[in-house]
Amino acid sequence: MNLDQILRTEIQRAVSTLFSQSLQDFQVQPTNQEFDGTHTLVCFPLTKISRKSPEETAKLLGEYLVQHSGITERFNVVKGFLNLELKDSVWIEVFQSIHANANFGQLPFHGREIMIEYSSPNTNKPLHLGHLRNNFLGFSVAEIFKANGYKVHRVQIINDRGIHICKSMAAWRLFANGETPESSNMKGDHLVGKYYVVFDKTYKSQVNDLVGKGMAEQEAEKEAPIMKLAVDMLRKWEQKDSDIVALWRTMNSWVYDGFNATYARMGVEFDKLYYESETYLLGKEEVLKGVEKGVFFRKPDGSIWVDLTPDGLDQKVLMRSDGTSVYMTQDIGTAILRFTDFPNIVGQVYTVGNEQEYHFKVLFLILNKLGFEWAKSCFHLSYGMVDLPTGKMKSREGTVVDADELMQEMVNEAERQTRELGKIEGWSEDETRPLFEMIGLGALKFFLLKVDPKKRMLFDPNESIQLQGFTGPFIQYTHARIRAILRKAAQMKISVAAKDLKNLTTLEPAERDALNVLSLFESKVQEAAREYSPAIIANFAFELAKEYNKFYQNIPIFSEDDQVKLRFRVAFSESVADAIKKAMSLLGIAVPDRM
RNA sequence: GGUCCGGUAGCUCAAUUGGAUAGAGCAUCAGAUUUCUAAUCUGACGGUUCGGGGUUCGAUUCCCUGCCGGAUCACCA
Repeated sequence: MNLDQILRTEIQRAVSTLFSQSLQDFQVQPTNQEFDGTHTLVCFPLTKISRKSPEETAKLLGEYLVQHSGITERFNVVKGFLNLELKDSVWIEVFQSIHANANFGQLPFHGREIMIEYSSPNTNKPLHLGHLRNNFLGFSVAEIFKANGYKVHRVQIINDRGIHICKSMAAWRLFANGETPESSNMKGDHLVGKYYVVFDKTYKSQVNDLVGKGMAEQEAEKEAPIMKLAVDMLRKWEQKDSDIVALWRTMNSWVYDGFNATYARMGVEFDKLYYESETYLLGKEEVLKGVEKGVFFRKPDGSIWVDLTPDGLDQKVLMRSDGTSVYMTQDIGTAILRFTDFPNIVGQVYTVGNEQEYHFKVLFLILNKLGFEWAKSCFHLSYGMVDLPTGKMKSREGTVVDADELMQEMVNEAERQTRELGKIEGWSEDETRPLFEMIGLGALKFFLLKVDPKKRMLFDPNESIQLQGFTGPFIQYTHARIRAILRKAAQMKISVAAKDLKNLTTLEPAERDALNVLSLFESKVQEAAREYSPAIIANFAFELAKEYNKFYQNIPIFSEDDQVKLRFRVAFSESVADAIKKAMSLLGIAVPDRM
């Protein structure tokens, strides 16, 4: 049953009876903690219809609802706010429908498909903190769309070619003496990343030398031998030089091995991979077609441009005068390729940092101009940078928070704190390892997802390993405690069927409060998809855990004499545990049965 | 300089898209464990919502203006 819907219908009926006018848009909001009730009707906008003061309007509606609606127990009016207390019987009915619904929180499949892109790293260095936010966000949004009844295609485009990987290749050739991941016992992505840093250091010192010898800085940057080597490698790669291509393949394969290990630990997956080396030439045809259609224009030097000044933007180059393509050209081609690969998708979500907002604005505009209907449903899931207390991360200088290291630290911290609490005595290694992973990764994911994606956020290592308060482990702990109750109930042979709940007539305030939060789950799942925001789910999960903990603290379960109440509380705990588990899985976070 | 984000408690973040006396967590202080897991719960302290105007029953939210921080405006990706 949909409580909101029923309540809205009742309110509309009350308004049309009392004021003989129909009411379309009106606001029902949660009641503030300090007042009695759970639902509040804001009556100020209704005064036009009622032709009475807000207070009087609220009072009349309240009286009507109590007498006629059958769902309202009491009401109170504060200024123009009508606070409604619903009957316990209504809450019990709400709970019954939740408890009976194994798919609570999962909306039915409606046939629409959507593509969600995330991660999309360069292959010259390991993943870092920014990638963690990106991956967790993208993966979570994909889960949220699934829960909203979509079929989701998770993809990434791997930026496997270009000057960046050639830099690592150049430095490796010069300095590595044939070092491999096996020979150095180093993860492949870290090994390649190491030579990217070596490149940068070498490059800088070579530029300095040249400048010291009197060369202009700009010229020195072009003339530095190691840079010339990298550029030469890129040129040869484009000519399919077999030696360079072989090196490129080898080094990329090291990186993929490393990435796969990182993704596995992160718990993210992809349904299809795109490689830039296979797509970077796409889009040229579309651009040429666009010229014919008159959407784009050619400048005298042969370069092709789009004029976006009518849209308040600038002119943008789409093909260089030498006929080669740019980033935008590739993205046009790739977008079209994806809609060809997956003809049923209704849109694409690009999980990419907010520094590319302009790029995507332009991309979507261009696709629109080219006449692609689906361009309207493309969305840039833009997220803010993750800052460190010490300042910015610089990957070229190697001053990044490495994803692998950070995950390991989180797991270590989880282990340290768990051992300190002494709750795992007698556990085997096979049991403790997964638990530490769950807690460590849960803390990290929750920390990165609880903040509104579009906001820039601060990553304070000391605070992030907190396991108390508004954290993943707090919620995991709540789940584990509930599972303990359910284990005990099973031992006592208490299993709850729907008919056991029929005789329940009243609820404790703490039960009502927690149930009220629980009942919001599905609307939060919808809201999270509408806003592309896992933060909404994170906040919901926290609220639910908090309300349950209050209930847990105040209301005994097994010492309750009334068997009807006892059974309800067990069933209720079961539903809360289930919702917590589902909500957390929407964030990509696993919850333990004991901790 | 143009454009786009952001500025809320000491710190990190919320605020149902215009609603009530702006809420949580952390930190600080004071309490709760013969009881289903204290990674918990209860309470206290903490605010000129960056400043100034405007719109209205009502503004953290919308408009104007100024200040601060960031991103972006490449024939880079």
